[in-house]
Amino acid sequence: MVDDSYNPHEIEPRWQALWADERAFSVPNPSPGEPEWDERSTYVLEMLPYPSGELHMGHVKNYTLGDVVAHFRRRNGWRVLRPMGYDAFGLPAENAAIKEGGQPREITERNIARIREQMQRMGWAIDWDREISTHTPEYYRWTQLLFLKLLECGLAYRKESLQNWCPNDQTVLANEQVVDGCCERCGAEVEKRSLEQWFFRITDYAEALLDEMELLEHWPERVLTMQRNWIGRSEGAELVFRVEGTEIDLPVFTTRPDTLFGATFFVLAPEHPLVTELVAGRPEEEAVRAYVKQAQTRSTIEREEKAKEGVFTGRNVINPVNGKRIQIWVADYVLMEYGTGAIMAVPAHDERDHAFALSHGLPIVQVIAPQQGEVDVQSEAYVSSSIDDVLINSSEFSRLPSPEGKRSIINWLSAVGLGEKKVSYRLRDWLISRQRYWGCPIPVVYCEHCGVVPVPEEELPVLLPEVSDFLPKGRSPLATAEGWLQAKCPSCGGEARRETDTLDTFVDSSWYFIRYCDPQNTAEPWNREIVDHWMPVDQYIGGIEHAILHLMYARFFTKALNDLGMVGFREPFARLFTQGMIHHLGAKMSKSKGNVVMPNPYVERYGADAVRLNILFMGPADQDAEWQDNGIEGTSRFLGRLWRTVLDAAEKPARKPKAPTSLIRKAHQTIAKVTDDIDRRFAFNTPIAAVMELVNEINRGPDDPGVRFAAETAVSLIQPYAPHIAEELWQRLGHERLWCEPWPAYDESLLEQETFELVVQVNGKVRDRLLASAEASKEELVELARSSPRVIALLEGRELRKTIVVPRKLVNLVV
RNA sequence: GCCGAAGUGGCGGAAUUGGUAGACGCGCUGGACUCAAAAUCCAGUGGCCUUCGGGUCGUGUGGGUUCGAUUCCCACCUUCGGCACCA
Repeated sequence: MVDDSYNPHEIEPRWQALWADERAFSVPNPSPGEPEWDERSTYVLEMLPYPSGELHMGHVKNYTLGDVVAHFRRRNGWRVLRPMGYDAFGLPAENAAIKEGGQPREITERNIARIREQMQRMGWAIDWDREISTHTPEYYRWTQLLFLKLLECGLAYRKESLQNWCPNDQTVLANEQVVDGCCERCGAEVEKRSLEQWFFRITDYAEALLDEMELLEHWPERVLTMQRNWIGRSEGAELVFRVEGTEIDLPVFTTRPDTLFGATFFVLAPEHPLVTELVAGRPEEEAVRAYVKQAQTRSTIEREEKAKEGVFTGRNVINPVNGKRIQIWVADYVLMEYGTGAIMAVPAHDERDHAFALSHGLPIVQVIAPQQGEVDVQSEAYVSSSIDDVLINSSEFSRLPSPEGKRSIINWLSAVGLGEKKVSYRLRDWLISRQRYWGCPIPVVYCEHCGVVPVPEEELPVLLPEVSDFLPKGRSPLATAEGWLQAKCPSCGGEARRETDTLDTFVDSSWYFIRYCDPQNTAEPWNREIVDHWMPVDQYIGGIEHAILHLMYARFFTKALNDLGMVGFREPFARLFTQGMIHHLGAKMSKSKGNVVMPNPYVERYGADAVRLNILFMGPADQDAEWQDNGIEGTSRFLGRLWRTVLDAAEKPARKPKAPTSLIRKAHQTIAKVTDDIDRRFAFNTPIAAVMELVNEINRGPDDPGVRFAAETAVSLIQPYAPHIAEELWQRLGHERLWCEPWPAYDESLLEQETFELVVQVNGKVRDRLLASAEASKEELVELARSSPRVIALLEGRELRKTIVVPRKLVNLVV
């Protein structure tokens, strides 16, 4: 007898080869005007991987989720765009080149080849004809072009400012890449350095990034909340304080203009440009300079941990509302990056100002009082801004409720030209320069005569030259590429130097989803008609760790491109699903902890279908989950059971019984459950359980005439999860090509069994369970319940007060 | 400190609209098959009590609403995530 047991190692490569041969999942773009444009089409996308060379379980979860959605939609009659590519620039390859030698490009391309092979071994239904990689000149040529477009409209600019510097990676970092004062990538404590760098003016889009969240109906609320927090919009006012005895005006931002009468001192950030001028030639000059110098050497973490320090400048400002003079201090609890780098300090109503006032003996004046009760602002700041609070000690504004006080004071100040309403954001412009090699060259040159000159579009791409030394030295390794460095100024033809910094890799991934729509276009980054057809992405799937960084940058890019007329939509991702992370040994998987789980050994042992099934069976996909080795034993065992059950059923006659059997009803219920879970609920673990139940049911009643239909249903429903075994079994059931087969439909009338277990409660407690007909009327159910001997015993001698009947479920008798 | 999510058997989890708590899977126990093992199949599996009929407790804790609460309301505890010297 031939061994016909389930052997994934035989069937999986066979089907994968067939899919590749037939380009089963390729979806070409129709030519404009073709009728196919009218067909239902959808774009399912997962975040593209960084090609580290080895697929890990996080990727498996991500792409299997996308696979289930894509298969499901295709079988429901949609043309599904489902591409794949590589976010191939970035530090790991460069660091590997430093450590082990070789070129980052070679290392990256070797890794891409490996990860591609592993992805294909997982059997994901991807349109491989659209594959892209961000490190290729064919791609980054257009990244450069987009940079030039943003430069042209003023959204890209250079400025000198205080920046986050990672001493380990020897490069600047965007604000978003600093976590708890440390480098998000390597964990080194971030320093502040003043440097001239390239930025994208994302702050211009702060309002749009908030307002247009309306277009993101299907985004998880927590992602939106994180982005809202990050953007940090606050409403308030900008007020102007005049430095006493000068013409110098110092604006401040405050969210509490109603506390203006309580401003008892004034504070400048150490980096504030006017500090030097204010103290020049004064007795305090030396002390202030010393303090500023000391503050600069402190890391963000140190600044936050220590007690509030500062120095008096010897200068005063005039409070615009009452003409009072108050002292100007310099203290590093005021940040240059936020607001105007200067504050009016109201110690009675701000904790930080309060702490500072206490340690430096500055006055504390209460100007806000709760409607009821007393507060002692000398011992503790009263920071509440309840709408019931009223202003006190505020001249003609006293007694006004707080919100009205805010309005009145702003109105008064704007009437005299000393203040106005203002909205401030926590969001900073996106720092995009990196002093590293393995990234997209920034296409500008520096000319002695003409300054910063963009490289003309027709000269793109500015190719990344090969260099031999990648060791970070605080400037880009590109500065050592002598021949490459020199260029002609496109404007005057004179000597020019190329920009040696490269772009943050988040720039590369801020538009890749558009390029997928038209990946081979060599004339332009994309054809707008094609892009507008596919975009926005209907379902985007990726890790929650990108809630702010990638997702906000991509949103910004899309809005900017829309304003430039290059795309016809405002948001890139209509729906977003964020998967939870896979943990192992109680912690996030990470190389440094050595707890990264790779799918490969499991694929070799159990096959890709078992791995795919297991990763989604572990629990709700949006939650974190712990990888456990014995789980896959279970799913693999299930596939073996499915295999035997279906092969047995394949022996049974193919004709369908006339009357619906219990197994046929069960099959219809399972179709309804799986369809609803995938489509509406976005639940991916419970459909697997439902199919398992169906298979168990088949094994319990192998003589039911509906067995073959039930088996076919099980195979068809499990196909998005385990496509190889499903194809194989489908074929053995006498069909072909399940992946093109329509998704099974269910018959509404078969969703209920003919009989059900009636739960009989007395006073809300379950006392009996009886078999009842699904058609029984309420009265019949009550009668049935009351006929139960156990119920009769309980009701004896008691008065029935109330009867509750839930059709097809229960009867509750209240006595 | 502020905002958000979550707490259910030995474990991962299910219960979708307030209606049988623990589906499905793992693990464990017993049995079948086998010379034996693996694989597979069958049965059992929340705690306590039990005269083996059943009783009783049970979804983080304490209250409340309801005939009935894992589900709704209030307070609290714990864990995780985000933000945090942002004026």
